[in-house]
Amino acid sequence: MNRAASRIRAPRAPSPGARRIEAAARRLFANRGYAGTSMAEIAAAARVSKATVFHHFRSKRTLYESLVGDAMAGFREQLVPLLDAEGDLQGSLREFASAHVERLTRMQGTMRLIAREMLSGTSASSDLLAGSGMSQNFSLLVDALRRGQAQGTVRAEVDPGLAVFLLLSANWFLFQTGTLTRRNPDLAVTISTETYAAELARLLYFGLAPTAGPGHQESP
Amino acid sequence: MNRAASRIRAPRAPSPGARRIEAAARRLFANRGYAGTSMAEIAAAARVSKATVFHHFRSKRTLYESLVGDAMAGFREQLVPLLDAEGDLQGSLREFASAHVERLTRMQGTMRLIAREMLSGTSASSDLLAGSGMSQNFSLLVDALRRGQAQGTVRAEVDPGLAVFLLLSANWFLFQTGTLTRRNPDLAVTISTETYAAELARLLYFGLAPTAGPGHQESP
DNA sequence: CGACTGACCGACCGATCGGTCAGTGCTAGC
DNA sequence: GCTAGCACTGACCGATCGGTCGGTCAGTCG
Repeated sequence: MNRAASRIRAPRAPSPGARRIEAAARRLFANRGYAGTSMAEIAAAARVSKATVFHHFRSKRTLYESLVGDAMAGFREQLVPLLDAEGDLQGSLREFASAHVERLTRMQGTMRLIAREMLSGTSASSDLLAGSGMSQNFSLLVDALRRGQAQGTVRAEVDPGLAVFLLLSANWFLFQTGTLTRRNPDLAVTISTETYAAELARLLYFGLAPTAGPGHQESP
Repeated sequence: MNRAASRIRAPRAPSPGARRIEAAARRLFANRGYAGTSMAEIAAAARVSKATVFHHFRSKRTLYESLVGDAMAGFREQLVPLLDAEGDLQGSLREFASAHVERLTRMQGTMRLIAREMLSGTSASSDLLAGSGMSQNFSLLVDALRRGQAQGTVRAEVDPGLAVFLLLSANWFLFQTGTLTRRNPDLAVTISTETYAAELARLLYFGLAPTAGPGHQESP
């Protein structure tokens, strides 16, 4: 039976060399874009001949779309919801932000592919993105906030969708700007992911308004 | 004297046809990227011959870098600070968000060029970006929040840099995701820029926490 | 007028692009 | 030992790429 297990009979065989090609192509496409990457470069990076790449993938477009498809599918993992708005909301926000940024960084190649697809802005890719389970996970996060509202841990006037949007956009922006942000002295908090997550959670939780208790001030 | 004025011997002449080339190139580079745009396409879009493009710009790289340089310079305009944290903070936040999104949309080509540069992530472009006056304008916004803290209109515990970062990232993300975001039923607020700006300002101002005197707030 | 200039163009160049093809070598089943 | 199948390759192809070249033309200045 172990023989049967080792004997791959599925119509789709992963293939050892093909994996190297995919990995190399993902890295190159992510860093230089579709048009900026040649099949010869991919072959060289995967240490095979160019013809071998065409043996495994019918065309450059096919290879690219296969990778983008995988990225879209993996996009769901990017924001697996560990947000629990019923207990300690601020702590949950902090943990989510920290885990999310960590995931974005780990899936860097995949995320860059997605970012590039967003920029090219074809309706096909946004359809794929919309149907890739991202909106489902997004909804799960929104639902968590709604439950928090029902339980009184989240202000009732808050738009839950916008709040999740705000949280995700901050992480995405941090991930995309990378070193640029961390170099700014006004943004020293972003140097460490942990302090960033903690401060972000605090800001989202308490807001900018002063004096949570002692009344509101009058205009001068 | 008008002769002297019209006869300005500046080293840089604007040139009428060259403007068309620049505009066409900016649009194409923004939508398809550097490698995805050919000089022949640019020439056709500008309704000149390919040789004419090379007459005005030494090389494709030169043309592109000229555009990116302009974009970097124009990047400062993108967040000209009309944030006034000393008066009505929530209203100022709303106005800033609204104006910022409007500006991002109007400078779409320029902003997409910048986004592409961020993705390619060369240190040269992030150096340019850092020195393009963006950090100065960013600092102006941060200073506004600091003054707000001094005057008591902004909570003292808030990290002003992070708050500005959060505001900008939300707008940038909205701008970049575009239709994708507005299609999500959980994000109906983002359909109209005005409601988006208002809700964003409210969320940033009051935060998610339930206790901050929820009774005295009414929607417009 | 002639000398000169800058905007503009058609034709062309070598290099590189995505893609094809006729094989080579290795392994597994007979 | 034979052969079918598969991963893999070098050599090659037409198309397109960025870039060059020689030259036309309208306008300007002395």
